[in-house]
Amino acid sequence: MITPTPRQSDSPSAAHDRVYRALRTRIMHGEFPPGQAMTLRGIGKMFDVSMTPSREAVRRLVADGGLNLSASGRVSTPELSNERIEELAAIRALIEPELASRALPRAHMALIERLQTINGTIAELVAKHDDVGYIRANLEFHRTLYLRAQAPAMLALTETVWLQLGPTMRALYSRLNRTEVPHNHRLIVAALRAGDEPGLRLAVRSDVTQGLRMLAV
Amino acid sequence: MITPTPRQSDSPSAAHDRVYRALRTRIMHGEFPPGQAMTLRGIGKMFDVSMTPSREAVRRLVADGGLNLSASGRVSTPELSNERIEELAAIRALIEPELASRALPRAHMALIERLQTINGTIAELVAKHDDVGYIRANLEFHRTLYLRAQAPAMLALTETVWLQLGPTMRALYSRLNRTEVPHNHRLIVAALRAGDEPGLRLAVRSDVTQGLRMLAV
DNA sequence: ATGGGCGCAATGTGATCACAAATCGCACAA
DNA sequence: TTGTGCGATTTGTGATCACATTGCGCCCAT
Repeated sequence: MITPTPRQSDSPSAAHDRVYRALRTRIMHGEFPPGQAMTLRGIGKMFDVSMTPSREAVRRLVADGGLNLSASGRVSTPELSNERIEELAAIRALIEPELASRALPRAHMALIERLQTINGTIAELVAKHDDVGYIRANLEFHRTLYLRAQAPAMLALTETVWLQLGPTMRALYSRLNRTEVPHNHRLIVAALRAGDEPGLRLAVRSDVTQGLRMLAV
Repeated sequence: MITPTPRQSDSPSAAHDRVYRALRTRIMHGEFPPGQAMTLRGIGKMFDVSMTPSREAVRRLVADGGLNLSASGRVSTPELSNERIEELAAIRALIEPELASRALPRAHMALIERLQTINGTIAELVAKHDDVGYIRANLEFHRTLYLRAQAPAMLALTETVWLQLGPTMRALYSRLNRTEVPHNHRLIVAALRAGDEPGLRLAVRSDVTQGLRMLAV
């Protein structure tokens, strides 16, 4: 702001990168509704940086679909058409079973217990009607499993799909009154225990597809 | 450079966007070897813009994997490990058959003839040992087919995989002496003619996998 | 009260500058 | 000849500024 050269340049974390990661996480977790408008100066003020780093963060987020850029350069979270939502769901249904399948041979007891703990957290958040928390915990469940697949490119790609769906998921889940942990999460854990690869693929695919299917209404 | 406000702001094409698209195309088509270093000022000079637009273009390209950013902020084309190459090939093998399958019911004679024309072009480029041209025509073959799938998100995702593989493909194909059009391209066209969906999936998967398989050497 | 038009505020874009870190080269010593 | 340290140049980062355009609000006329 007034300080001419305050922060050390880049070693710990460049400003633009800090803005990027923070914004990305918040979008992915559904903290913004679809179509939410933002301004470069506003983002800059939000993180106490100038326009330059916030512009760079926005560029990256636009590149992976987390933000939309209007023809005049205005920034906003995406408003997805039904076709686009179904397509993104199809991508998830294609990749995530593959990730789960690759994780299966490496899924030891400690991992399964961690997944069950997350399911417990989800149950609490459902009871509290904490939608943002629910989305975050739900994604954490999937990410925890997929990390075992040792497939970073596939995981990164999946996360950009989650990012694109973030605002829509928030809008979707907020008009949905969940009462319990998704049944498919329990099926996933059970299939992991049993080493049942086809069952695991099916459960993951169902879990991914079910939430987005009610958009067709 | 010296001009204070020369170009009209953004309507036709913002400078950063022009730089982004040009650079992205060149990387995807394999015009740079893996590990090729670049500088923001150099990119700016290359397109006759200042550092600001080239920085933004680089940010976007880093976001979708077309460029790597070292810890000190240095920019270079990615040098992929064998594991990463195999993973990207697996992603292609997962998504591209799906795209082809979705394109199949919409593939009329005009499309098939366009694909055959591209195959003819590929034959010429193979004869001329034009690697960059070969990669470009090869990707054009796939993109022409996939455009019919009416699945823009899937296609965009596939293109980012191509982008990541660009420099590696160039390095790979240049130490490979092709003598003819890939057999699988002809199989793809034949399966389209016959309306043979399983055969199409198999041909696409084989075509995608074969080129990258010899990396395991 | 409503609709249209004008003007100003807000916003994105790109150039430039100052600065810090990193990298490279060269000289000197072992 | 080879390894090491120092200094200059290169390079990325972030702030700021000028400017064009967009869009919003307000005012006036009907």
